[in-house]
Amino acid sequence: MSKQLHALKRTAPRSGDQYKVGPPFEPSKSTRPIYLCSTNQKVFPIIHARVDRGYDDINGIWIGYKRNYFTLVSSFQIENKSNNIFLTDSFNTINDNGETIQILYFTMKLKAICCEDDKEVPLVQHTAKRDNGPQVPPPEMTVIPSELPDHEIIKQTANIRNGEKVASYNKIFITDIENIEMLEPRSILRTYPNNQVTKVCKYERIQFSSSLNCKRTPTTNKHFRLRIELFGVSTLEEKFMLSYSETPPLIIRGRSPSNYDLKIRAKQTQEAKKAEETKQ
DNA sequence: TTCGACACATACGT
DNA sequence: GACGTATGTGTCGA
Repeated sequence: MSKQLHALKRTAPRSGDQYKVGPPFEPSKSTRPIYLCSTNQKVFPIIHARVDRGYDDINGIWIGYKRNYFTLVSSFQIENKSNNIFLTDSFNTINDNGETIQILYFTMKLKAICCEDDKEVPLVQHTAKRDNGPQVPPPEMTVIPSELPDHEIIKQTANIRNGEKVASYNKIFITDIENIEMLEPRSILRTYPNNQVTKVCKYERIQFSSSLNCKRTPTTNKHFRLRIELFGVSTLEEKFMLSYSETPPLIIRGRSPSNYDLKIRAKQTQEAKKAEETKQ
């Protein structure tokens, strides 16, 4: 097959090539201080996050398709601390009145923000059944610290059904807090709301809402950022955003047939190659 | 033009 | 290697 024809071939829906690392998340930014309860030492949460499916870098611009799924993973750790610190210590933050607030547990949430007006836009999550299953907003998850698994792991863990495989891979993403009574008195895990907690948030089959308007004007695009937020929960009614990490601005292509023209896509790929060659 | 619904195609996991 | 799934995208019609 000639190169020309190859460039004009779509990637099949179930091809492993649909998995590729997307726009890199910027370093996490703290929005509220966190202190160790034992020593009052100020500590810094580091959010790890990566897009694993659904975005292409075309001429230096990150592009996704409104009709297509994307996949994203996130986790966090405390800078310069072992994850085991959760077994022995807990954390405080400060509310708007300057009062010390105990953090009972941490949660993470995925959001999308429109850059033009700084407003949140809705995301939806499907099941593998797509149209035949429920459609919900991506859930906020209760989390403990963990490293982020590699891109290849995310690719390998998609759509597995074999029970043994599922169980072994599950250990990467969730864990059970066992023997709460055996934990040190100060362990934050004692105040977690459930025994089952998330180590790595895996957001699969995420899409922008079908009602999203991707266009700023008929000829210009809106821009969006994907954002992971880390919260400290103090009571059922009160939680505090502690840190967030977000992608650079992205463009979402809508359902217009022009967005599906292979010749246009090939041309863009050629231009991207040229731009790269010029750089070197 | 846009969106919900349904249809088709095709690589993947078992 | 056959069979059932999952998912990009083509299409119809309101």
